[in-house]
Amino acid sequence: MDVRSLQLFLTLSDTLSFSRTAEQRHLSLSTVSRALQRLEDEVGQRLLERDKRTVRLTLAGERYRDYAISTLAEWQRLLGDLRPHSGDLRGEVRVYCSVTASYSVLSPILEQFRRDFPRVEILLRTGDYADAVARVQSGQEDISVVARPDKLAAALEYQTLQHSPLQFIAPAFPCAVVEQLQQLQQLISQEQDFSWAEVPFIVSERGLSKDRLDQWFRSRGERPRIYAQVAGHEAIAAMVGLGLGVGVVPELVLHNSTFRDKLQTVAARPRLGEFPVGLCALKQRLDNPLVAAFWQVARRSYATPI
Amino acid sequence: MDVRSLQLFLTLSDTLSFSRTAEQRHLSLSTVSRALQRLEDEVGQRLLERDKRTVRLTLAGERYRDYAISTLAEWQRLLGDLRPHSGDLRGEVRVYCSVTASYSVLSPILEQFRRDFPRVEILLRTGDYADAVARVQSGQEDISVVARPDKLAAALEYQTLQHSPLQFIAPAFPCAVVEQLQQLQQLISQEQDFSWAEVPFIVSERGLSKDRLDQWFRSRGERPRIYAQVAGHEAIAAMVGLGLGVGVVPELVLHNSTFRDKLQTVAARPRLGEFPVGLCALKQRLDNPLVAAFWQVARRSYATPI
DNA sequence: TATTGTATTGCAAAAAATGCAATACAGTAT
DNA sequence: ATACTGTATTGCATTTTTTGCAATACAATA
Repeated sequence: MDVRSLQLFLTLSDTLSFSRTAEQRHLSLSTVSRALQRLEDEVGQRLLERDKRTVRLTLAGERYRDYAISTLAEWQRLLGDLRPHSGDLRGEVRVYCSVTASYSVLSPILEQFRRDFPRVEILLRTGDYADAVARVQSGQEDISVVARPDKLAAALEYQTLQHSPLQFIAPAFPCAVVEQLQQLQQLISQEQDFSWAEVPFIVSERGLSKDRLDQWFRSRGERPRIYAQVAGHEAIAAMVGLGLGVGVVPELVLHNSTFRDKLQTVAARPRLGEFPVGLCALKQRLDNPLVAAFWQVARRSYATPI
Repeated sequence: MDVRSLQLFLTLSDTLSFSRTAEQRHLSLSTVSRALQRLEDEVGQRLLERDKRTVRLTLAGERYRDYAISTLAEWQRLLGDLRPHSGDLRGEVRVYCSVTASYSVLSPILEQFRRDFPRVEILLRTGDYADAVARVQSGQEDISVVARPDKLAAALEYQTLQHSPLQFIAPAFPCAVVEQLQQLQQLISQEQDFSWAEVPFIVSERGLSKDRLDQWFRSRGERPRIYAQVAGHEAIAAMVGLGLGVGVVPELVLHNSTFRDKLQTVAARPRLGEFPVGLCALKQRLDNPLVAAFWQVARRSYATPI
């Protein structure tokens, strides 16, 4: 019994669907399945009756649901009571992130932070996430939202907040690129040879998503046909949304893109894996009470997303 | 926030001592220290004020304590409500374990089991724990209390319940063995060469504790002087208690031995590590509802020891 | 009969928890 | 003074747990 599993169970009992729960919680189907197995194991009772097509609460499940609701409420109350009430702290914190992150990842944090520290100003700068680590290291920013670096400099502190799978995206309207993909799709279903090397790609100049895509092509023994190299995921989404080619972005970016309904995902194999999003700061800077406070608030916002 | 940490915190707030908490909960000091750090991190507040000599609850700590108490109470109530009330199940379950285990490990399980399944008879046989796995495999017993085997046959299911560190034990009264140990102790404190090869050892015929001791001697490049080989930890404790030599038993056995006050532990380096105690059954046999019920009850008794 | 949508499971990789040993510090004994 | 004892924290390696991917299994639908 812990916060995460209780929340998971509530989502399950709401949706009565493992797959939708997985989606909503940004988890894989197997994770959800196993998490529920653990819960059932822990209480020694089946909580959800499932028979291949439908899922519904057992009696024990209903009881558990009540329990989960009240326990989470208590937990929220506790967090509320214990919230550091430093309304008198004042100053500023410099934060850097991508445009997408500013309203997807950062907005719940900012909201909470403003409530707890109304006197502290947030100087928010946005730009390519690939610059984020460098800007923190150089001292230009206190905190950045970044993809977790493979190697973390010892002077840096990092904290994962969220994961988002990297997705291939393509235009969602008839155009040359889409036709090409459909042909490819046919070859795949007929188990014939096929090649991604002809498809025009919009790629990042650098950063984790570029690395992953490079690796993906290497693993297939092919080389991408690069239509354009741009800075930032938003730019990729934009260009793909204009029908210029295929690209790779974290699902997070896709969901928040203004081009969302002009874009579709492509189920290319193997998958590109998860894109871990988190905060990064100089350890040294975390001594600063304001920076530390921001860090704390961020962690807590993500420990208990409603 | 989960059951274990809440319990840990309650123990901490009771004892106001990390070391006593570690002892009571059978954990290492570092585990306790880190567990509390996690809790504090999670709520973003210090819960215990500690200043090198004393530990006391902060205001946040008191609030947390209330929370922990009521949350655990709710949890217990949930478990009570969900307890399978199969008072009508009847039959028998054959259980095998060492003498020590029968009252240390098994007794809370049996108590609970009898409450939930009053009509089910437990056929309890005791003997050397080294036989436990074999007896389950041969179908002689349904469930055994065993030390976790290094390699687990695929047909077997195993479930850890508890850990107990292996301890060197010696007589606690003046005798030849003790004198010898004292001389050894002196050499150690003077950082001179010393050898365990002269000390008479009472060892198991087989089993995990024998393997660990063998390995210990190998790592020192010595060979033990074996005074006696016996079957079962209780027998070792008895012979050591009679002043015949030095032995190795899980702390669990030591604490429950009738010779307890005639025995002392010896802090030999390196340590022998933990002795994992758990249940073992044929996967097949777990299909039997009675056996499964016992298994369940056992797990639950240990998931939430008061 | 193929296809789609759903949950479970084997397996390997990632993350978290744990214990040991080393360290640091303040009383207490020598 | 100095060594010793009891206490909590920290670096590191190990173990345990959780996770995701891919494969599997099954039923409803096309």
